[in-house]
Amino acid sequence: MSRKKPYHHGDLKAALVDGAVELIVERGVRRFSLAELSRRLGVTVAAPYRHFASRDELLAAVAVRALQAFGQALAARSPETNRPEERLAAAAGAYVRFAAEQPALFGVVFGSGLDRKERHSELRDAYEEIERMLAASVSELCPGDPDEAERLADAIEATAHGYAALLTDQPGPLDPIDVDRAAEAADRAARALIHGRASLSATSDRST
Amino acid sequence: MSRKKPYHHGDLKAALVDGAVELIVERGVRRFSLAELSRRLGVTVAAPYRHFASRDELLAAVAVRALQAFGQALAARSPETNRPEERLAAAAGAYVRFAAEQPALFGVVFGSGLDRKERHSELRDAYEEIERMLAASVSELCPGDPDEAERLADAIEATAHGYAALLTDQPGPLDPIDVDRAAEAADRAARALIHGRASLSATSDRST
DNA sequence: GTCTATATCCCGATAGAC
DNA sequence: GTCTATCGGGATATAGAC
Repeated sequence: MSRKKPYHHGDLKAALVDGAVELIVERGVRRFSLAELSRRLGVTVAAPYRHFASRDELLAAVAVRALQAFGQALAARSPETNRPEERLAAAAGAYVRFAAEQPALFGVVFGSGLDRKERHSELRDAYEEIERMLAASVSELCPGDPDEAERLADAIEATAHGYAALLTDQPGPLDPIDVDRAAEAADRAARALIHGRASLSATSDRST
Repeated sequence: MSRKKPYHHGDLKAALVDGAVELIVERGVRRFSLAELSRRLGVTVAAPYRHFASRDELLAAVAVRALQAFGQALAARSPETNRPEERLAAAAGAYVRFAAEQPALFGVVFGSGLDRKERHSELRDAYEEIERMLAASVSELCPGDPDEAERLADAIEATAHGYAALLTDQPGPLDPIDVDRAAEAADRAARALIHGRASLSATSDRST
């Protein structure tokens, strides 16, 4: 149990995911390398391939963990009010805030070009759990109209994601003031979508 | 002008940008390599460095071109109506449509981790021209309130970007049906933001 | 079954010759 | 301006030690 070589027995797989998170937080997804990670863990470059078929498979595992943290962050900022508008606005703000505070993790889930459809069904599942949070509040707002509810949920999700992506894609230190402004803007935009949700239906024409 | 070696004289720089666009369309930004591009152009891997300081500098040049195409696509789909709501909704739809139809170019501008702040001021300029299109229509909607106009423009931009990013980040063939739905959804979301724009102001409280 | 050692191939980038 | 040569690094596959 206590030889010189750290992982000749135990949980290299878990250590790889942990180490990958650290390394990605330090350098970003783009500059993450399996070789460097192996070096840090004191194993050879081939060792990770006993646990993950490829670099992307390891990144997918990291993305699942990131999505769990994401879901927890959203839940933690969810107000206890029974007014669905408040919960949705808070969720939009929290979405942006997570992206800004954990840009590396956010980047693993999105900007890293992973399949989150074909393989990696865990990823899909983790994301759908986040969407379920929106769905619950949204259906309270549109009691008799599940179609409108879905459109509204999608619109809020897209808007929050848009603010988050535009904020994150600008490199550099991410001024905290910008973060607050973007989170607040996403909060308000969600409210605007809710109040203007009648326009989400297909009734509007564009010819006149 | 007509020797064996294609670019031993003339416009390697332009050929690099052209070839990069092709290669990126084929493989995506992530899998784009200078070495492969050099091979295709019949030059050695060192030649591009006479014209671009690094791979990223070349990508920035491609991004400028992509942004120009983006701006043209938005302008081409802008209706001639004098109703700003129609123009803004159309712009949001066109934003998503461009991202879906040219995901590689869209990816160069956004998901490729380029500085579009510090260096690359051309990039920033090209993007700001796109934002000016929104600004014009938006200020018609909020005549006396430039702050609200800016918030509305940002919200529409973020929403369109969010739909586009969520659509694009899913790999695979991009079902045309999804594209139409997403473009339509972005169009409607822009209208909803316009109609609900009163909520974009800071007057709303979140404590009650 | 898990890891080491090694080897192959690709890529980005640089130095110096023509 | 371009080529040759070369360095350093990374992703992966295979063979074999424990």
